Order: sequence, then structure tokens, then C-alpha cells
Amino acid sequence: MTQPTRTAPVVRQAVVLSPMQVPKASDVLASELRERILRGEFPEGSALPPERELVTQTAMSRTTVREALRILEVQGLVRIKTGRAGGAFVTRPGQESVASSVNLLIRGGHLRMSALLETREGIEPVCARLAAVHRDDEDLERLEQANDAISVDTGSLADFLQANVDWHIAVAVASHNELLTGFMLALSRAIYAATDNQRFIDADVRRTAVKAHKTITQAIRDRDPEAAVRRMNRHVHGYAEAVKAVEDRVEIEVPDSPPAPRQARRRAPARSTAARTTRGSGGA
Amino acid sequence: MTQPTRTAPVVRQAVVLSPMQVPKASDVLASELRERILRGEFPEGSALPPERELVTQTAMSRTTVREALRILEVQGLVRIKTGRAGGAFVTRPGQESVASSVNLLIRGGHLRMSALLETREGIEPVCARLAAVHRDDEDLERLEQANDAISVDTGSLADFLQANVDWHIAVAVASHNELLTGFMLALSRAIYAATDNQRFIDADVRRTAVKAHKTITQAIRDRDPEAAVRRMNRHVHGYAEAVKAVEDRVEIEVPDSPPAPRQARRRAPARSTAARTTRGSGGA
DNA sequence: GGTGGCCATTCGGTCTGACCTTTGGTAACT
DNA sequence: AGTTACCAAAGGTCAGACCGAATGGCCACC
Repeated sequence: MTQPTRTAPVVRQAVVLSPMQVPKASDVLASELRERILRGEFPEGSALPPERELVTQTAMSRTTVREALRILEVQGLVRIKTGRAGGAFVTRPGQESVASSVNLLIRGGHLRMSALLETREGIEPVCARLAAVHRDDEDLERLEQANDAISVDTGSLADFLQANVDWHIAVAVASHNELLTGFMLALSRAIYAATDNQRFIDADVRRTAVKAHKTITQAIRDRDPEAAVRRMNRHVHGYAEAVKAVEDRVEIEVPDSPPAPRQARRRAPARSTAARTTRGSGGA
Repeated sequence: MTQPTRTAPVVRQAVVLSPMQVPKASDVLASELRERILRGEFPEGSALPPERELVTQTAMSRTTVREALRILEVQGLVRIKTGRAGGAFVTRPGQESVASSVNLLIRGGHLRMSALLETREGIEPVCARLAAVHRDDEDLERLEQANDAISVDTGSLADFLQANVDWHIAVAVASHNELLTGFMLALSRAIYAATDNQRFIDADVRRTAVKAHKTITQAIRDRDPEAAVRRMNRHVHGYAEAVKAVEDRVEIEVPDSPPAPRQARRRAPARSTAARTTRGSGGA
């Protein structure tokens, strides 16, 4: 029995309530639209109702509606065009959106270079295997074209690295697996960005890379998955080892400079991968 | 010489200008803030200036500022809290953001189940290898706990699948590689969601899975990468084969229905993974 | 001496209504 | 027939107001 005293200590029934969250209006609308889009209710390329129309339909303010559309845009579900006949056009989220989020994870997480390389060592052989299985003639052409570009001895370091990335991405594309492609896209770019100032890329390294690429391409052409895996494994592993060796040396040379200049240099090559993150059309 | 006729045809100097894009104000601000955050200018957990302050600093309208903050929120770079001491707090984009974008790619891209399985077949062995190398005692405990949960014969199908996913995710976590973990997170959930109504999961299948998990866990415990890879490979491959066999049968049973119901099946289980995509806290 | 109630303050969230810019179409003009 | 000018539709931006939620301080009441 509870104590029969006056002002009995209130026996609080432990009403277990989880924190509870009140979703924002724009989130609600965004979720609703997202579900409908994913459900295929709007065919790809079709336009959502104009903002002002959504306002009347949803009884929300234009601010809210716009915010919702903005969310969907960032998630890569719609592309917004201005002008007459503009509006929010449904679009399939592609590799780019995966790539950009992986990119954020890499850059924001302060991931060690070794983690990147380790991941690539794991994934790229898989890409090579699938490429050997699924490749078509177009893929082959891309591979050869990229490797031709690498072979040019006269190119600058940036050119070499770019062509190198292109080849690796071509392998991923040849796998005909969008998930892996998106992943490799971000990974390659990140490794590229982190490597561009390493001096260890000399003519010798280039030749080795070109040769490795050739044999891997050949395996892919021959539809020989096992060979592709094996060779890619060796190639990527060798690269990782080389980088690791240099990293150790560099770690000692460069004390610790303030972060700012490191960033400034990074956007040098061509398109800054970061600014274009929410917009469409990347580079593959 | 140009023709000296009256009303001489104006020789338009071909001023070659590339298309040029006018970025939106909010995008500019978002990019600026994003770069600063990624550069580590704001330590994690610290708060950005309040909206109204940003308004005065940037000479933009509050609408614009809010849109920019919203973009960063969707990208997982800040978390916005309401109330007095509220504001935009810097946060590291984690696996969740990768998982959610992969999730969108999967659901929006109408990926075939086979592509998912193929990807998993490729990646999960890699996770197993890394797990065998990097695991710590905590990881082991998670693995065993998850597999214990699976072993309970009395559990419902949903329970089994959930515990199954938990185990697989535990392997990814044990790899101590955030990239792979995020990737597998999305992948596992997607496969889970696509599998939940398959009838081929009987007691026999369960026992097989539990046994496989046990041997793999053992390899990880023993820090034996090769064994881990081999066993995981077999396990995942077997699973894929089983699913494929069932899929083929199902494919025949269900003639070819319009895309809508096929999607509807996918969202059956419990929490709709999509609605929670922008908010925090998933399920791992 | 806490406990609870009650502001005031400082945030983000939403709404309103206006105006600007871009873009496509179309009619007038040469 | 080709240009040009203009209009309409749609997104982009802005200013200002008000609402609601969290916090911190203060004070009365057990």
C-alpha cells in the first residue's frame, strides 16, 4: 500500500516516453514528395507542380515549400530549372550523389590516407572482376583511351593523375554496377586529390602503371575475371605500398603547416569537386 | 575587306563564351560554410553564428541564409537545434549520410536485386578480411551477440532478418573502416527490405546461416584474414544463389505487373528507412 | 533549501507579400 | 523572313512580422 500520509509522495507512474521529435513542416513535405517520387508516381523527367501551386495544395507557405524542394534537390531527386516552363523536374539520384556524400565523409572525417588506400585495395579488384564479366565494347574503348592518355610521357603531373583517375573510373563503369561506380568515383577523386603533390610519381612509376593498366585491360577484354582480380590486386597493392613508403618519409619532412594553404592548392587542377557537389553533371 | 554595301552585314566578332552559370546565393554561402567546416575552422560540436547574425555578416536575406543552412543539414554537416541556445552545430558527416544516399540510389534507381547481391558478394568478403585484421574485443562481442539472437529458433521471420542484418553490420563495423561500414549499412538494409517476404527462409536456411556466421566469427577471432574471406565468400555466395533461385521462380509466378506494386512490396517491414533519412540515429 | 511557477530572452520555424531575374512564347516591326 | 520588343510564368531574393521552443534567472511557496 502507498503511505496514507497527507500530501502523499506522488507515486509517479513511470510513463516511459522516448524524447519525441516534432518534424518540421518542410521535412514532412519533402518526405512525402520523396516517397512519391521513389514510388515512381512521377516519371523521371516530369515536373512537379510549380511552387505556388504546391502552396495552395498543401496550405503551406512558399518558404516551406521551397525548403522542401531544396532538400530534394540536395538529395539528387529533383533538378530545379528557372524561367518559364521551369520547376522541379524529377531525376534519378545517380552515382554523383553517392560520390558526393562519400566525399564529405572522407574530407570531413579526416580519414587517414591509409584508410582510403585500404578501401580501394578491397574494392577495386572487385570492380575489375565485374568489369571482366560485364564489359561491353564501349567500356573497352574508354579504358584504352584513358590509358593512351596516360602513356604520353610529356604530360604534366596533373595530366597524368587525371588520366589515371579516368582509367580507374573507367574500370568501375565497366563493372556496370552503379553502386560500386559511385563509390569508386569518390574514392578515386579523393585519392587523386590527396596524391597530387606527392613527388614520388616519376617516369618509372608512370611506366609501371601503364603496363599494369594494359595487362588488366587485357584481362577485362578477355573476360577473364580471375586474372583481372589478380592483376588489379597487385597493381593497387603496389601503389598503396609506394604511397605508404613516401608518406612515412613526408611525415617527417613536413612538420605541421596550418591547414589553409593545403586547401588552396587542392582546387587548382580543373573543376573544384566540392563546389559542384549539389549541381549536376560531374566528370565521368 | 568587308563588303562596302549599305547596311553592311554586321560582322559579329565571335566572342566565344562558355555557357556560364550563375550560382544561387544560398549555394554560394553553403559552399563557403562547407569548405570552412571541412577545413576544420569550426571544431566539431561548435555552433555557427545564429541566422540573424549571418544575415548581417553576409548581407543576405534570412531566407537565403536559412536555405544554405538547410543544405548543410541535409548533407550532414550541421545539426540544427531550436530554442534559446539553439543554432547550427557542426557535426561530422558519418556513415549514415553515405547510407542514406546509397539507399536513395538503390530505391530510386530501380536496381535489380541481383545488382545488390553482386555488390555484396564483392564487398562483404573484403569487410571480413579487414575485420580479421582490425577487430577488437568489443567487435567480437557484438558479433557473438548478434549471432546468438539469430540462433533463437522461436523468433519471427522479421526477428531473424533483423538479427541477421545486425551480424553482417557488426562485421562491417569490425573492419574499422568507415567507408565500408557506411556502404554495407545501406546495402544490408536494402537487401533486408527486399528479402523480408521471401518464403525461402526456413529453419534449415537459418541453421546454415548460423553455422556459417559461427565459422566466420571464429576466423575473425583468430585474426585469420584468408579464412575469413573464404568463408564469407562462400556464405554470401550461397545466399545469393538461393535468392536467385527463388527470384526466378517468383519471376514466373508473377507475370509482369506494373512497377508500382513491386515497389510497394519493398517498404513492407517496419520503419520506413526513407523517412528517417535526414534525421539522425538509424538502427545499428 | 529545494521545488515549482513565471517571466524575459534568444534562438529557429513559419507566414505574408512584394519585387527581381530568367526564360519561353508571341506579336509587332522592319 | 528575320529581329525586336514585350508579356507571362516560373523560380530567386528580400524585408518584416509573428509564433513556438529552449534556457536562465528570479521569486514565492511549501
